[in-house]
Amino acid sequence: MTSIYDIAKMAGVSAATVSRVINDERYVSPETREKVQKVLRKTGFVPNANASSLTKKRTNTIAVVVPDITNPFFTEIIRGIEEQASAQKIAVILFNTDEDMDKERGALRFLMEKRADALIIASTASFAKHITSHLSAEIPLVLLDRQPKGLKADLVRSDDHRGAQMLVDYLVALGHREIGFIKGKDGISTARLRLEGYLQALEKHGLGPDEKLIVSGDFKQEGGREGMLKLLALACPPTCVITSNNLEALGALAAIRQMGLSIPEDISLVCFDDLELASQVYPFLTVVAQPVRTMGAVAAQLALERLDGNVQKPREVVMQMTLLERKSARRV
Amino acid sequence: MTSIYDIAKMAGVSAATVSRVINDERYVSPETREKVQKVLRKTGFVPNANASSLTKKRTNTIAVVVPDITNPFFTEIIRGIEEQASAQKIAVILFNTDEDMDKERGALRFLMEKRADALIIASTASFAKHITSHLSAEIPLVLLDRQPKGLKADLVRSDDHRGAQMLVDYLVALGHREIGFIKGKDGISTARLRLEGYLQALEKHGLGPDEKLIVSGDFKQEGGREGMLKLLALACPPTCVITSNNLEALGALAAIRQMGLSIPEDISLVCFDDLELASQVYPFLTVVAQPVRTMGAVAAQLALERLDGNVQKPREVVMQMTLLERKSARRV
DNA sequence: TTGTATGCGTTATCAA
DNA sequence: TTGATAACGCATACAA
Repeated sequence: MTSIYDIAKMAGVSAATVSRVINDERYVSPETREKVQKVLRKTGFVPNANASSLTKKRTNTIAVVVPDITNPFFTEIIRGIEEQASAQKIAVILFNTDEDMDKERGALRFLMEKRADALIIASTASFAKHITSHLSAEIPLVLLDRQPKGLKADLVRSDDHRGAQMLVDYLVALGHREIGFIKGKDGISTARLRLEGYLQALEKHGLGPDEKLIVSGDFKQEGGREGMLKLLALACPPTCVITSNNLEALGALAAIRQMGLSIPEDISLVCFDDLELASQVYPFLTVVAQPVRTMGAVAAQLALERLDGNVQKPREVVMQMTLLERKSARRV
Repeated sequence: MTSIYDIAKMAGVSAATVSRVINDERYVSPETREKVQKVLRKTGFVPNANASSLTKKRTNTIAVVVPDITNPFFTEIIRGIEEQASAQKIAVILFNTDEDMDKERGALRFLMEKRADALIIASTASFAKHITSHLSAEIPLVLLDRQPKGLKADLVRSDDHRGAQMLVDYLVALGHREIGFIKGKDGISTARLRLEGYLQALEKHGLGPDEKLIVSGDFKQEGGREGMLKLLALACPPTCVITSNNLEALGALAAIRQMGLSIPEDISLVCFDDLELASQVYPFLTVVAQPVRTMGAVAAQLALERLDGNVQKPREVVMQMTLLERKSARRV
């Protein structure tokens, strides 16, 4: 592989000078600069970023760890991150965890070895022990959507509490009194906040919570399907159901169809997080949506700001959710 | 930062030995190995992969360049790649090009600097000059979905030609005679093959092509919208339309609604590539789908095989498309 | 303004 | 089986 030493030789200067030209530093005479650049162009030389990261202590790399890149919620966020990052010549390394702790640990280990400059993570964990222990304290960390316990770090999330209230308000206004709820993954902050918001909103409307109407889920389709089947099997099923995220709603949808029922005639269904493209094809599912692309961009910026030195205390950015009314809930 | 030298000192051995332990090499006595590993564990030492890549000449990194990670077609492919890669301790660096040549060039340059071990790319270019010139010839290259001219490399794609025929056969069987076509991005192999397949199929059915029924597109929503508006403005609009990819179909859908028409009552619409989740919510759009997740996995494997030495000549993997019949086309 | 020398954290080579 | 020592490709302090 050709190195700056080879270039130096060809240009009749020292390697240091070549380095200076490449990095656009001052203190290089216009003549030598031109001389070096000519060789650079002619040879099509590409400096080795890994080598330079060794001395610079920066890899210009930011790691993104999410449960599932296939979920449009995360896809859009990643897009937002990538846009910001690549505009600043920073690469994005991607990791899927599949909501699996071991995979998450593996990802953390890996990105540490690669010395990523920053980490943006939607963690699958309830507690942050594994994060704090795997991650060196210096590396900028931005929590996305979810906040594991025991960790002070930047956080970009939406107002889940308020989102839940919007959903319940909406359903109550339509006349629903028995509102089922499929919970999110156990131990995840987002899941808890959404449940709490739901419970509070019920209380506000003078509707005592009915334990039987609250079933567990895992933020995945399968969990949503099982949860919905459980609700439908009730002696007195709810007239509508809220799922804790978009994927669960898809599973619930499948369950409902499986039972030969239809939405919203037989049962209403709403959820957290939009389906993006899916909602364009057929504006069907009523949801409270988060400004996903923006969230990604914000997360990237928070990370990059820390990179550029300005050390600050943990910041929390809370976005507003929007109710997108479509056709999956009816008046009763 | 602590290095293997520090570990060596603490363990009372040389750095070389520490390196051997870390890399699980032979020729380390069980006792010293245990001694070193104890220190490794106690300190939570994480080796610097960039430094090691310097000598090993491998970064354990594979770059993926796609037009838009937000398109479920690519999302699923990336998922397939990531699964394969991370199983082999290989990281995925992600780049969006937005169908923009400059961004693609930037991505190529960047991944070269990072010395990615391999590249999987769905190129936005008609010609591969910029790829061959930016990329060193040694780095394993897998073309995804699209094949720019002037480049011999591994290729993973689907049988676009055949897919087009399936679509036309299907529509003709429904009684359609005026079949509109919104083309893909100019100069992209996939776009060309799909158009050719369409034309041939028409001929097979004794339907001469009507120039007015073929409009241009760009593989993006906006292009699909404009194309469809053009078709709808015709004195004698087609009874059905094929778009060259899923995004264009979404745009076409918007155009149709904008004109106050509905599918499939007023006009039928089918396309290449599935919408994944969208099709789960509401199985609406009839498409010919590619086995996306698998394609990603295959692409990753082709790349990794080359990495592991077994040099071979360019391979081409052609997948079969599947017609997924849904509700966006009606009998006439 | 330029060059020399050294270090960044590993691995590979060669002796011991 | 282990340890010096020299790369790997680049950046930087220091000297010139």
